[in-house]
Amino acid sequence: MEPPAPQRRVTIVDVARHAQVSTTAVSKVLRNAYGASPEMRAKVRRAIDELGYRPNAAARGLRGQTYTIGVMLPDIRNPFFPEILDGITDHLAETDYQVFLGPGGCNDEKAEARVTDAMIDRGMDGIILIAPVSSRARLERIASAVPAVVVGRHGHSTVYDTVTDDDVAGAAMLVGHLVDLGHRRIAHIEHHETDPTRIAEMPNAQRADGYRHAMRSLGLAEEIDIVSTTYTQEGGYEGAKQLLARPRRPTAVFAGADIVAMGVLEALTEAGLSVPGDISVAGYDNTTFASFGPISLTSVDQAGHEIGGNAARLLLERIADRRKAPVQVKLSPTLVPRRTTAPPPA
Amino acid sequence: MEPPAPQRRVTIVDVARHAQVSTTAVSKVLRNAYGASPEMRAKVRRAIDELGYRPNAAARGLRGQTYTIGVMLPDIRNPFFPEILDGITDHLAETDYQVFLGPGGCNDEKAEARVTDAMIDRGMDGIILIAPVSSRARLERIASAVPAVVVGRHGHSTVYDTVTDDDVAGAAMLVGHLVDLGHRRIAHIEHHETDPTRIAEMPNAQRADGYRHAMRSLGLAEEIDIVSTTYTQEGGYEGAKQLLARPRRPTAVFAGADIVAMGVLEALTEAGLSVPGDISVAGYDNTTFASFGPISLTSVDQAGHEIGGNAARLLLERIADRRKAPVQVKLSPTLVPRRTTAPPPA
DNA sequence: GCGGTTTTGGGTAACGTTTCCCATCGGGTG
DNA sequence: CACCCGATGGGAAACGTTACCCAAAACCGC
Repeated sequence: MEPPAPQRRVTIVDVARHAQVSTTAVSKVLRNAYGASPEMRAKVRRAIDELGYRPNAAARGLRGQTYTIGVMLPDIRNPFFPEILDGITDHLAETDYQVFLGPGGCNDEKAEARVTDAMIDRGMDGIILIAPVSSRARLERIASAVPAVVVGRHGHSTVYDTVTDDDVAGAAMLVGHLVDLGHRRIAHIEHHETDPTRIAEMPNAQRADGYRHAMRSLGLAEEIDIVSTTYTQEGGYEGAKQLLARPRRPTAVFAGADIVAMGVLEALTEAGLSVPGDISVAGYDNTTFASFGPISLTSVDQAGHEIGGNAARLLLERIADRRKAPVQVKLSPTLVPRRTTAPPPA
Repeated sequence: MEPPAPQRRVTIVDVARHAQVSTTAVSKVLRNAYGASPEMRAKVRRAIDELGYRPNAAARGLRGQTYTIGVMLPDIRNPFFPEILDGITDHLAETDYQVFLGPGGCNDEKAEARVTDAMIDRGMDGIILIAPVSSRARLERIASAVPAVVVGRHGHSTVYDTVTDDDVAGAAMLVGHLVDLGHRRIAHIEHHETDPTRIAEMPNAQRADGYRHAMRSLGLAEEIDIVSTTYTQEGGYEGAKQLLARPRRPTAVFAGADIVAMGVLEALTEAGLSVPGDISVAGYDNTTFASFGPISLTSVDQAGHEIGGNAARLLLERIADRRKAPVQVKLSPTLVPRRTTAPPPA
């Protein structure tokens, strides 16, 4: 039994000694900084490899850079986030940055604050906030402490960039699709929202808005029928129950999110109604399960990968220049028609 | 326009000055260390609140502790991980530790190494590896650099603790359930595995093993029928195609994972077979979508929340004493019968 | 060859904590 | 009353890296 190897980690000093140069020189090579000859670079790199040196992120952080980017996502369960994340990591793959996810509690401002504070404490170089529920003021506070990009919140800011999908257009496409199929009585299930800022900024509100506008512009103002519940399976179930109790039942239901559509489908099955024979159903987000054979849900696809890629790009730009003018990127969704929508019963 | 506020962050020195004490004293209060009178604590805490001080994690990291725990999860898409994560965060909620997720690329050893190295570089106090695909040697290397707990890998180690679910028992329960319903020709779709270590350690291999054992012990050795594909929707689709081409078709298919079952269902629908009328289907993991009305998939539930809680507990214990004897926790799964399984056709 | 510029390399002081030590002060003990 | 002890507080040296300097050498055009 040898002593259990205290194993001091290799530091920049070890590398410098091994390569017979100064620590300054090693640091320059590490950061591709100016002032190191090709021979020096080669020599240092060899030493780094031989010793298996890896820079200590804490020490770097103390000096200003951690090469770490934080992504706050409020609910890992939301099957739409992975796409965004892939977009982010793909964009960052070639850089020295490492991505870490901070799990915000589901739609919980407190938890969100805890995570973002933790990211700032850890000196992360930049953070991406995905569909945050925090107040506008809070977002600005965060963004003034660290370069930030906000995904999925409509509404401008002077300190952070935003990337959103055009929810109004998406909702309109869906309504258009249903109308093309011959539907007129099209109902919508929305996520209930009271806070005025959020009504203006949150995607759910925008979808409801898009629904209203589309109905009106297609001459169906009379038929607008919105049920307010939540973006959950239960919310969909409840909403569908309410809609089924209407004297004139809708022939199509546009659920504000795929998960809501799942609840709707359950309620319809329970009521003995067939989809799409008796009633059409559509969701939003084109989540993984929407494509599963037994479900085959008509939905709207947000360009998740592109959203993530853009967010990462904007963040890098902002890290490079913290005072550049904020940018708003708005991407366009696409309709994905599947088997839950069909012409209404004759 | 005022100058855009350079806004130096409040440091321990500021707090010390404001409270008229030494930085040492502040540090002691922060860490609840010995050597500070109640009055001093009160005074310091007041100063901390008044100034809105938050300790710099990088500086702390340089001295040894970062109060950060890393969770490596190979594939955020896997809907089973959120449960584990909840278990972890719930257990850690009362502590000072903050959890960050490192996104390993899907089943990619390289990506896994990158993430774990990044965690070690950042001086994380401990890490939890969820269903890692890395080699045994690599896991031991990681664990010797930082306290670690491995989730979902059977097989002991002298340096890290493990938490697993009893996959053999779970598979056996499922086979038992199908046999009870009257099935005999029960096929299994497994995730193809060649590496010998993994065959012994990975859950997929254990499930296949459990299937074999259960079939044999129920006198159905003759009926053992395994198709090797992958744990993906396509894998399920392919596997089902192969099984349907058999001269004697199975009356039930036990897919090694829920996502595989989705592919199976799709292939069956295509073939015009009804579920469970013509053929029963079961999955494993009890993922969120398994409970959706139109799917209603019979599955096996791993106690995800408990798995996470145990992992967190073991990690804290190991952080407290790095050389404590390794512990292996094995939890028991439960069967969740739903509508995709029924007696075989007469 | 000579001033001046550019290139190359290194010395050293931060960065914000923690931790090891030592100093002081009451008060209890012999 | 001398001595010791525990409790309380602080000084100062790390931790590993980067960035601001400055020095020396090499190169340049005339």
